[in-house]
Amino acid sequence: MTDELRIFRNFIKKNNIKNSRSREKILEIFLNTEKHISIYELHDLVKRQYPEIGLATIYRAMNIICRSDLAETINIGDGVKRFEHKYGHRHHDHLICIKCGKIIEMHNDDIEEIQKKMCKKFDFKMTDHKLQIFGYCKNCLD
Amino acid sequence: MTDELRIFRNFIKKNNIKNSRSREKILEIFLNTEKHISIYELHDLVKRQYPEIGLATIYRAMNIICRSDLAETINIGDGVKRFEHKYGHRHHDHLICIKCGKIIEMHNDDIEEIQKKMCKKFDFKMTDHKLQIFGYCKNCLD
DNA sequence: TATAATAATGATAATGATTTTCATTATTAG
DNA sequence: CTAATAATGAAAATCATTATCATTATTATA
Repeated sequence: MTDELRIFRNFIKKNNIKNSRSREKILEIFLNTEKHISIYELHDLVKRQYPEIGLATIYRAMNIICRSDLAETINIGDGVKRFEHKYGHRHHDHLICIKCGKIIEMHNDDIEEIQKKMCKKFDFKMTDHKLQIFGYCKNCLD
Repeated sequence: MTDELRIFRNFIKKNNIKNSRSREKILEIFLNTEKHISIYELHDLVKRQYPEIGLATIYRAMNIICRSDLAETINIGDGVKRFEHKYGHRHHDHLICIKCGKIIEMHNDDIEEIQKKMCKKFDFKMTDHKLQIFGYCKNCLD
């Protein structure tokens, strides 16, 4: 069993949620993707193997998967939530190409440090943060 | 006439948009608010003085006001766009209290510098960036 | 100033993402 | 095995936003 599945089942047990075959399938298929995937795209993938699974079930499953800390959402401003893996991925920021939609992940410790300092300055207790840089990626710069 | 109104009328003229009394009223009322205001809240404010103005007109006006660079949108992840003044306000980041919804603005030159460096590293041409820190503000800590 | 062209408006319908409802099915504790 | 209850799919509901459309306002220019 993968770490992720263990974590997921643990979360399920702790929260009095019932097991469900399809939910684990959704998790499995989600974990096998590597991009920032939308509910709609994930539903398409899942339907290939399990045509009977409805959209609402994908929504419900992804909410639980997020709550279990295996995924988190990213919103690039086009009105569609996307999901990315969280387990085993340290925090990172996003460079988002406004032409082709490509999302580049990057991390910088200095930024993280400064953020902590700023929070201290404002007596603010940070739980999460998102840095998004919009612009044009290498390929889209003509 | 205020700078903002001058900028706005200039934009209107340059873009072959017709003048409109109500649009300027919406701008005026928006400029008199100081918080991060939603369309719905702004509509409520505007209706007090001009009960006949419809929601769609607020949407249309705020789109133009954004295009004229007098306002910009901020999305704190609750599905509602909010607007803040842009003219005379330098770029800033947001600390967002997930309990009371308070939004604190902050600016740090070092973060800006590092962002530029990171973009260079990825051959990315930045047009815009948003840093949001979520957590608990002073008042909401216990 | 009158007029023709066209943009703005309000009301309302449409849209698109997400959530809820509800009747049915699956899971699980005992 | 069974009662309790959570999960499911389909479809309706919701909520923010956008588009449509008939009417009104603005503006360039005759």
